[in-house]
Amino acid sequence: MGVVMVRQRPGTPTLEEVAALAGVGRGTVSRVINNAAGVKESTRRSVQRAVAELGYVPNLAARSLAGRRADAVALVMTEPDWRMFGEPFFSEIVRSVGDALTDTKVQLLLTLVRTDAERRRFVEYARGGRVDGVMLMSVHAEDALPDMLAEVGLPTVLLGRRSGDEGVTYVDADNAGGARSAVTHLLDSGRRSVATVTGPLDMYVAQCRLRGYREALRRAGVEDRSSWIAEGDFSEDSGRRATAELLARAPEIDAVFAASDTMAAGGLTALRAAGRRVPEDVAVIGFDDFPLAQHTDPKLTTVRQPLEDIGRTMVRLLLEETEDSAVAWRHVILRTELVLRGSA
Amino acid sequence: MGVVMVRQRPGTPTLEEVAALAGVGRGTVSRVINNAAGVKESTRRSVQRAVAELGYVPNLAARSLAGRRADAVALVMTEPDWRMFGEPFFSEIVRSVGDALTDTKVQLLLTLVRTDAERRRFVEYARGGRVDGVMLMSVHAEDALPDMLAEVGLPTVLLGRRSGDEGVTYVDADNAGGARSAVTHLLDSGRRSVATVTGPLDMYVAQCRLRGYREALRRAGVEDRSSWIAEGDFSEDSGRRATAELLARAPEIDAVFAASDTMAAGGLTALRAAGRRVPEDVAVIGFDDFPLAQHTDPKLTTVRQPLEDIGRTMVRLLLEETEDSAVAWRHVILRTELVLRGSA
DNA sequence: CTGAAAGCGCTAACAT
DNA sequence: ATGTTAGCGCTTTCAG
Repeated sequence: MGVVMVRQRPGTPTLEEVAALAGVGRGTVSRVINNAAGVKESTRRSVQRAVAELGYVPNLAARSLAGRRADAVALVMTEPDWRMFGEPFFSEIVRSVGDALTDTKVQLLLTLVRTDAERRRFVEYARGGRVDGVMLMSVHAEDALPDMLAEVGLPTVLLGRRSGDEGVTYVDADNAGGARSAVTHLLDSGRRSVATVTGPLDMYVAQCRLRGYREALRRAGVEDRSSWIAEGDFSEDSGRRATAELLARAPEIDAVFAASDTMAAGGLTALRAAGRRVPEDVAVIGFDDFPLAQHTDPKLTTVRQPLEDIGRTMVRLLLEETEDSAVAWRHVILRTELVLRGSA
Repeated sequence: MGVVMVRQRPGTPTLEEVAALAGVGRGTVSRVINNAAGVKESTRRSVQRAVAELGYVPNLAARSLAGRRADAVALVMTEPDWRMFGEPFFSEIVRSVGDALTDTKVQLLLTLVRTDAERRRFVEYARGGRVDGVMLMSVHAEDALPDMLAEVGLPTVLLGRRSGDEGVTYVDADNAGGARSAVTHLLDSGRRSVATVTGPLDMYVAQCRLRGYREALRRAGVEDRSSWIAEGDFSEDSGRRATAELLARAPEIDAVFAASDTMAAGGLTALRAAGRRVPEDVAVIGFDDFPLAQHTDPKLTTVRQPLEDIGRTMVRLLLEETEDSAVAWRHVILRTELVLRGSA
């Protein structure tokens, strides 16, 4: 016998059959199902009746082929470490992107790109015209995927930048500004020895937050000491370790700015373990990467990222690029907000 | 000017151009890019050279239309509460499904279906032939989506059942058997008064686990008491409350079987708060729904669900149905495993 | 306002 | 082994 491959199974009615039943031409049916103007109301109605009677559903492959859009966009997560997938940061972005698309006819497709094979497959998929645009989350600095997509003319929007001169359209939080406001707040409240736990410094986001920290110190005329800087990797554990390290080599510190809330949580642990009272002896502020994380200290003062806005903005930019091929790229930086909760 | 909609942008080379450059017919190019047999090695090579030179990428819409498969499957999450998205249960399923598909040319598309509008849109998308099959997670009992898809002949696989006579193909864990083995273990270790915290009893999975509990009691000749049964909603908090309730109305209990690990964690809290020692005074076993949850007590004895297998099996069934339209549906129940960790 | 006709780019069946 | 041909189902001019 052999492998019989019936995809769109036989019975599926076509536009032509609808036209026949309604006694009109195919063009008219097409206009009706696409809500195009210029169809007599009575005709429209009879076509709609035929559509309902036959249970007609347009074949999307044919529609795409005939030159229209795919009516779908991809939100891709390029993260070899699948555990990140569960992080509140990502589920929040996914939710807000979904919300921004909920009242459109654009289908959101989440995809995971972990290996090189998956990367190739996705590029084929996207270049093959099955999506109108691509949003990328958690892109690593060396990742060429965004360029591959953008170069072939596919609307592409990044969440965050890979470097200071990012070429592809992106939406990012004001990381430097956020860090600056956090550190300025610490200095304004009388703290003089403000240390920082940075993120991994090969990531641009971590560099920005460190720069903001330095700028705030400089503006306040406080001398920048290397003993006040310790590098973490955004994990809670690294925050604990880095803070302990700071405490050991710079016992004078009376405030800590951590480049993520999870590291700040770890920092709190380390400070308390060392007998420091928070915020009396040491004030702490974290940059809010995982705003809903259960494990974050609820009293922690943080710099809040507007995740909802980020998702919405990514969608807006993407749809705009989809409809206006003139724009090469755009860069959007969104404001952050300091949320005081008692640890600083 | 107006809205210029250039999807697959002008320059994109077609199969025909490749054929021309390679000096062969279109059919031959098609065979080469599809790795079909029966092409002279030298011809194949020259075609491949032309493909590379032009940067040719097949138009997937055209390919789908021409009668082949879409080479994509959807994994849909029908969950109005987007927070579930971050649960380890789901990220684990997503990961294992992704793994099972990683070496195929089938693109995995994750989609969220929360509102009715999104449901309609997805049905259009799937019926429109843009996926070869659909896997559904977290389907609620009243959800008609699986039927809508299966009825139009789209291969459909459910994770879990909606009821005892589920019609659509599904993969489920042996919930009754798992509960039975947990309770039997408690009874075997000498406990006589085994209570249970159930899940919401309008969910089939919760009914199955309760049934397993009852069967184990009956087989051991232990009388089934209604005061030993309290209903929760799978959340940690509900587990705490339900356990406190059990303690109040049946102080004699010396073991608790909770229908989820999170509820078991809540139960442990309640037991300890009431001064009961675990496992000396009371033994506890939970059904392992969120196997990686940080908040679950690491010492908790659980009934483990083979999540990895579940994902792999869903993919296998789906691909088989894709290739063999003869099968109407299949039901697969996977074994669970009791993992002793000290609380029972 | 509506019908007819020309593809969109590809696969598969049929020739050769 | 390879070229040729006939669609897949739809959108979109172009005539009426």
